[in-house]
Parts: sequence; structure tokens; C-alpha cells
Amino acid sequence: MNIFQSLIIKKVTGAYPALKELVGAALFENPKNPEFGDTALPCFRFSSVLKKSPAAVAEELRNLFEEDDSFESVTNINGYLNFKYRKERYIEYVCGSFEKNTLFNDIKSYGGGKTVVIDYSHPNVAKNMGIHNLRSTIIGQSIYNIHEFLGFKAVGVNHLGDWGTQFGKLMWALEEWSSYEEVENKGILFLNEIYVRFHNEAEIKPELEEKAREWFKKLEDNDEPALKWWKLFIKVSMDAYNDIYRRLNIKFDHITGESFYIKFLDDTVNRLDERGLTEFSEGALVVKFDDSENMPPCLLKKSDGATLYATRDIAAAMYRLIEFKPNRVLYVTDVAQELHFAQVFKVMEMYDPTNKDIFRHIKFGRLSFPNVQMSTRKGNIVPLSEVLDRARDKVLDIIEERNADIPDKLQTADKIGIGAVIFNDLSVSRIKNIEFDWDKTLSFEGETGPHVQYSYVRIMNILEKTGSFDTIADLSLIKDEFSYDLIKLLEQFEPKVKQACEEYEPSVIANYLIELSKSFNRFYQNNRVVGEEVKTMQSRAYLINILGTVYGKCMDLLGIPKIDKM
RNA sequence: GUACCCAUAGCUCAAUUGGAUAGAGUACCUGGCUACGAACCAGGCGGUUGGGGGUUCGAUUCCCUCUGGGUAUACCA
Repeated sequence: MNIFQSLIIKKVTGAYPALKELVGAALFENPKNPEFGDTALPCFRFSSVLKKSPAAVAEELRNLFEEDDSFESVTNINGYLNFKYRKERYIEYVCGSFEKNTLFNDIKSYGGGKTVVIDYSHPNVAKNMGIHNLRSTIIGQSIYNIHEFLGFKAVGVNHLGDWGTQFGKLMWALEEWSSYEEVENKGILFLNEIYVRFHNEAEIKPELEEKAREWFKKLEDNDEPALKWWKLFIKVSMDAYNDIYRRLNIKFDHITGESFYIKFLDDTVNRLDERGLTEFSEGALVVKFDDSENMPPCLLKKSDGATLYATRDIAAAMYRLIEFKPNRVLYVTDVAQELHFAQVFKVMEMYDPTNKDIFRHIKFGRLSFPNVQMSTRKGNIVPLSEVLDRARDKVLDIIEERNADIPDKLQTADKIGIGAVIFNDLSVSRIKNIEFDWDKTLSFEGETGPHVQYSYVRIMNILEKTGSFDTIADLSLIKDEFSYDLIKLLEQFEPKVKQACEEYEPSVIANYLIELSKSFNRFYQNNRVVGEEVKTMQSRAYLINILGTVYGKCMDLLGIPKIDKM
């Protein structure tokens, strides 16, 4: 809420105390048609309290502002009370709030240091990171960035899939067909090949599955050769993952695989036992839910006594509660795991009712390639590194065509490719399924990553050319509608970032970035900065400088690389 | 079978969380570079918000139902 809106509320509740309970920030709306005004107060909800029609209420309230010189006009249209701010005061107010980063400081206290644990990316060791890992990784990182910016204590967790019989398969296969050195040299793609080959052979010779189980048992028993293989898998995998994380600017505070929680499993099951939550059903140890939950039971142990995915996630959840004392724990995964997390969270709540509001499944829709079925076993997943390389190469072609003389072409192309891939993902609501489309993603026009980066380049070029100056900009020179629209949009920065945080929706910021870009480009078309009369240039450069800060921050929050020249 | 999610312009998506004449991009058709970068700007075309009921001052939004698509559904993760 800005100072004008505070003033409106103060006057309205002063004159009509009965409205006090109804009036709040949520009541103000941005008029659909900017001709109406800068902010609007819908009077529909007041009408029942004051026993008058909305239009009559609006008319009465309008009279309160007859003498008020904070507003250029106050009009009553269809039950909406529309306010036009006194422009120069509004401009001063918005620009002032960005001055010396006071607004940023205000935003940064929003989280109040509350701890939010965010579990994202979590690739499966020895498996190549594919396009299916992409969404979790970049959505998770963006949510992390947003929380951190808003003053939460964000804890990024990479929960590696580093345990299970698939490692037994690899160990047996490598002992037979390969060597430690070969794996070390050829890396993770080689492990994928071996994995596929194992499954092909196992279709003919089912006894191989038994061999794999034997090797996994060796691993569970800390057998030295098995352990050596396993450690190699992790090293080779992390090398590959870190390459991608570096390119995408992904960071974690804790990297702990499933194997880390093995030692807590017995204790976890015991705790649930002590609360009387467990029972045997069809030979398996389960937690059953109330009928109203409409969920199948959560399996803790198979009939053979082995633990399951859910058991490990419950153990991990309990560990995180103790280790991080979080106010919230977010799991950024595919929507397909909805039931799994619903079960795990319910078990956590049954164990301790105060856990009810802590855990959240941040689910997202499928990202698919046209005509590609994902299956690691068949080996036809699309490796993420190849996607990024291909994006870079396609961008490189376009750069050669349009602007061949920029420096660091390869590096720039990589950043544009990455920005394109990230923006393509983050610009739509999480829940939507996305079919990856090269042409759409790498298009340089319209609502795309390259376009967002291009506008930033233009902003920065202006600032580079105006240089810095000591004199204070004369804001009264800002009068045109394009600047004013831009300023109104800049005021939205704080609410937009908060909304993105509350809804765990980076797309809110992506869409805001598009709005900023459009508004800036209109400004750019109609207002020159460089070459104008000094005072005018300074006032415009001042505005563009604020825009650059906000724009750049939004790019940072999404993880879109910033570029000087493109 | 059951549960959850999705359905808005030819296509990809928004819509201030129940508000004003449902908005952008793209595609298509016009017009604009002797310019701080035309990867841009201005204009045009395009809608029974999947169908039908209901709730109310007001529904793309909430409820019911039907249709179409997706996901999950006990010893994989």
C-alpha cells in the first residue's frame, strides 16, 4: 500500500468508522482502464454496511476528497471510486522509495529470518541429468532466490538419489564389461550406456537381476569393492551435475543423498511405532489413513523387511525438522509425486500435529519433448547438457547473422541459450505441462528470454552513455505518459515479488519482467535520453537507472543471465 | 472404478484471487530506421472463457453435472 492509499483509508474510516473492518490493502485495485485513474476503491462491499447502493456510497465517499490536493481527480464510476494521484507527488514518492535502496531494505525484512528449506533438483546418481530434471532445478533455484531476497533464511537441499538396486546392476555390469579407469575417463554418459546394455541383456537373461541384487547387498554390507564403485559413481555424477549447475547458476547449501538417511531408518520406524501409527497389512508394515483422506496406506517396510522411498523421505523430513528447525519445508517435484508427498506429509502430521503447516509439495507439470518417451532404461532421455549446447549453437548462428562483431560470442550465446531455456520454463504457471519447442524457446521476439535480455542490454547501454553525474535529478521534468506508466509499474515490484513468494510462482516475476520490458520499450521509442538537454537527460537517466536496478533484480531472481552486448 | 490436476483468440499463455468493456505474445495484414541497438514501436484482424445448471448486486474465478486431456492409485524411486 502506498501513501496515497493510506491517506484514502484514513479519511474513509475517519468519516465512516463502521467501515473499519472492511478496509484493507486488498481492497484497492488497479483500474483496468488507466483513463479511470491510478488506483480504485470498489464500494460494493460497503453498500451492505451503509445500506446504500454502491454508486451512492461511492458518491458520498467522493465528497470527502473535494478539498484534497493529493489527487488530481476523484471520480465515481459504476460503484468504483477512482483516484488520480497528483503526478509530481507520486513520482517523487515512488522514486524516493527506491532512493538509497530503502525499498529494497523494506522488502528484505519481509521474511523476518524465518527458515525455509527447499528441496530441489535431486537427480539420480549415475543417471545423466535430463530435461526432466530441469524444471525442479530452475523452479527450485528461483524460489530459493526469491525467499533469500525477501529475508528468509533459505536452505537449499539437493537430495541425491544415491541408493538402490540400480547400483547393483551397474556394479555387476562394470565388473564384467569394463574397468574403474574406463568409467573415470568416460564419465556419466558411459554409465548410462552400461545401464541400458544391462537392461537389454537382462531381458534375455533374467538371472542378471539376481546378480544385481547380490551386488547391492554387498554395498549395503559395506563391502570394499562395492563401496569403491559406489563412490566412483557419485564422483563421476557430481562432476557432470556441477558442470550444469555452474552453467545455470544453481547453488545448494546441503547435498545429502538418500544413503545418508539409511542409519536413521530404524529409529524413524520405531518412533512411528511408539505413537501407535503402524500396523501390518498384507505382510507389509504400513501407516493407514482415515477413510476421509481417501489415500492408500503408506508403506514403510516391504514384506521382506526392506524399507521404501516413503520411509526414507519420512526419515529425511524428521532429520530436517531437527537439523534446520524450519518454518517451512518445500519439495519441488513433478506433479506425479503428489500422492507420495500427501502420504508422507500426513504421516508427519499424525506423528506431530504441529507439523501440519510446515511441509509443502511445490508441484509442477510435465516438460516433454515432442515424440520422445522418457525412459532411462531404454536410454532415450534427452541429456540436459545437450539441450543447453544445442541452444547455444542455434543462438550462435543467429548472432553471426545479426550482430557478428560483439565480443565473447560463444559465452554470450551460451548465456542467451540458457536464459531462453529458463524463461521458457518459468514464464508459465508451474502446474501447466510444457511441450518443449525449439522455435518458440529460442525466438528472439515477443515474450521470450532473449527479448528480456535484449531490453536489459538497451537499458544498460543508455546508462553507459549518460555516465554518472553528481547533481540531483529534477523529477519535475518527468511529465510524459510513458515515464508515468513506467513508474506505476515500478511501484508493482514489491507486491509482485511478494506474490511470487507466497504462491511459490516464479512466473509472476517472469510476467512482470515482460510488462517492464514492454513499458520500457515504449518509453524508449518516445523519449530520448542521450543527447537531450542536460536536465532532461539527467531526470530520464535517473528513472532508467531505477528501472535497471529493478529489472536486473528480477532477472537475478529467475536466474536469467545478464548480458552487456548481444 | 476412485482421487487429484488441466481446459480462455488459429497457436502459447495472462486476468489484481468474486469486480469495470476478458488482456498479452505469436501467426496473418498495414505503417515506422539519416535514431540511446528495428531482437523495437504504432495500428488492424481474432472470444458463447469446453457444454449445461446453480450460488449473488456481480462468475474465467466458487458449487453440482457432463465432455475431452493428463497424473496417481501397496511392497520401484
